[in-house]
Amino acid sequence: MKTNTTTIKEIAILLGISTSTVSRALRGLPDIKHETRNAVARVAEELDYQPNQLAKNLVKNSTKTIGVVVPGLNFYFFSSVLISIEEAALQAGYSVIICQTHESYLREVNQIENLVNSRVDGLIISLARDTTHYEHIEKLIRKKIPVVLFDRHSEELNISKVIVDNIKAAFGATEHLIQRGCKRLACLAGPLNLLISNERVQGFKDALEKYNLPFYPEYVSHGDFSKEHSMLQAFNLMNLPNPPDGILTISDRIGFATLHALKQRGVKVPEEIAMVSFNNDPFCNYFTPSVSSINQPIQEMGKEAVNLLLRQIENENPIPETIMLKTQLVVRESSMRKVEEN
Amino acid sequence: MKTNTTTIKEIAILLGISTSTVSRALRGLPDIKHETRNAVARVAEELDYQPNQLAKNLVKNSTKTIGVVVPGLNFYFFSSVLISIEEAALQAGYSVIICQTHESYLREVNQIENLVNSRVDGLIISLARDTTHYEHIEKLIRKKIPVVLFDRHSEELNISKVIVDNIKAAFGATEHLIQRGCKRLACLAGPLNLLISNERVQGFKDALEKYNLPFYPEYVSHGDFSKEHSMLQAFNLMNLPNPPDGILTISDRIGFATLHALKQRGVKVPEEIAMVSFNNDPFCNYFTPSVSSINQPIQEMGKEAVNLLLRQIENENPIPETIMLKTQLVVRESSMRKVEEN
DNA sequence: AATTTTCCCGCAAACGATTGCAGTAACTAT
DNA sequence: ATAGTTACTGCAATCGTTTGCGGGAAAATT
Repeated sequence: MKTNTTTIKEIAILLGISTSTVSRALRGLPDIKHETRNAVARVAEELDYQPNQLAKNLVKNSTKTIGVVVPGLNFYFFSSVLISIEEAALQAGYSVIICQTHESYLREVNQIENLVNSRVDGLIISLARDTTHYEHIEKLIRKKIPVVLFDRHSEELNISKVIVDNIKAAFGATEHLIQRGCKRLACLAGPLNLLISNERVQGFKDALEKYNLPFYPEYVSHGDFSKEHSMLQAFNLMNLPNPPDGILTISDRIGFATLHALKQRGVKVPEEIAMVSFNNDPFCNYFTPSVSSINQPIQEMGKEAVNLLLRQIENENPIPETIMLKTQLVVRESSMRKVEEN
Repeated sequence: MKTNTTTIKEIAILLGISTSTVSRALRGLPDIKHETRNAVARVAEELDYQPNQLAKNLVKNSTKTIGVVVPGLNFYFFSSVLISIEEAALQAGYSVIICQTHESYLREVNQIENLVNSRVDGLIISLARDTTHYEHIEKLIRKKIPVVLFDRHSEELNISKVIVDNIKAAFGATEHLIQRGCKRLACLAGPLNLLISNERVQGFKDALEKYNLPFYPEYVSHGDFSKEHSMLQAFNLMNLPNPPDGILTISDRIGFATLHALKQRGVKVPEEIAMVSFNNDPFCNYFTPSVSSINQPIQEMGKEAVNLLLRQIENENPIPETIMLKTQLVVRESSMRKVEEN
């Protein structure tokens, strides 16, 4: 199907001038007589001229576009960060291309390659669940393509990233559960190879240690974030001879499924089992009991990621920076046990 | 920042052959000696050659890319349709660029213009809430740029679209409420200028009429889908001298907020007020009571939208087609009143 | 009046690929 | 040996822009 688009050349011919003049006139460059400038503008308007971005990008060798690669869009956390990334990019005159990996390593590699071939000026990436080696990212570094990681990162990569202190956040949440009187604490985590999951588990352990509470390996289990698997994890906990009285879930998706499982079993939350989760999805408010959750500074994450990237795009040899943002525990009903007087 | 990318030319010079030969060799075209083909492949591998998509697209005048424009990503419905659109596009050898309008008309116009300038091969669009005139879409038609609308469409536009029978769906849901014994039915709708919202209200009215139930204008109110506004709508209903005993909400976002409001007031659902909603968000299962909702064939919508678009891209003068898909009421607790024996 | 400056504008190369056509060498057929 | 194929490869135009440089005409300066 042929789409009839008008080019700079047609305008030039129509006016009997050269393409360079038209180009300059349209972009408001100096050295163009007012009359010709107006004439060009008029004809361009008439023919509804729209510049061919492809050609423009080709000669400029820059697309004013940043590629964003995320595991998926249908999660509150990522879709929200995306909004703030887009916002910040737009303000800097960049547009964004959004790609999903669906947690697959292969797709991640493909999507990144596509973006690079399409000559995006830089990439903002949150790694897929299945990504365990990072050659494709290191290639970007070698090619000096600006990259920023957010949330799902890797310690192996010496690269700019914007993250939160997951250990500290999980520590705080666990501490809160302990202070609300929980003695037998469990943690429902994500995939074993996911750094942020492990960091959160680490924070969980640290808190137990600090408060001299025992750590039972069977109280920590790993899943894939899916509802089915998460509920299974929760049921397994309840089936233990001595079930926990407090649970930290490292993502709201796991948290919501867990709460659902607890309700199905008729477990009283927070009286019998208290719960804290991660991400502070707006749905936390909708549940009964409402769900205590750790808030990530989503707005800032997006903004900082864009800032870091732009600095790389503009500088010649930027050094990798890590920006660590603060989280905040939002206490709601799911963890508000009445503490007994001692 | 200069990114050192290798071009076809460098390979050519290195091997002492012409760029055309290199190009042909890399793409596996015939008429190339095995030795040279291998040599080219080897050097390309060595230098990690990646074709410049911009240049390619420029000469092909096709990007093998489709632009998708949606109101926002942070809603279940859109993010899910996106997944199936991407899936279908990928299978046909197309990649997708995702853009959000944030419900703003201006952004919609901008995003579409950008996509067109970037020479996407076609567009799949779901209109923004604030879009009330369609000159920007008609311009696409005039320029013969393939477009498909889904979900949020307009009757003014003679153009391919994939939608559901909203009137029928709302009719069915209302009928269900009536059959569960509801006598005073309310409907919480979206913005007044949103066609799908009005269609659903129409279906609601039709059902009332069929069953000879009175229609009170104060039982229908319009909002903007936000939690705050939706809860306000719900509270207003309950404050009426004679509150409804059944509510149809035309979106889960409104539905969830409504349920939340009802709970806050201590209203028993479904006993005192029954409720049916739209979209069948997975969260419907998480609520207590779980939320009855109308399921839209999300997978199919994405697939059909891509199909329609591809047909336009490939055909010369395709006639606009409207594909209307079937919905399905998923009955859960929020509408399952016990019907009294009569 | 001659020279310099200013103002406009066009030529042509470049960006990195693709492609129709022509051309050369080797090979086959007569 | 000559003509006709066949198998490769290169030239140059093209896609739609941008941009450095140079040049001509008008205006300003001396």
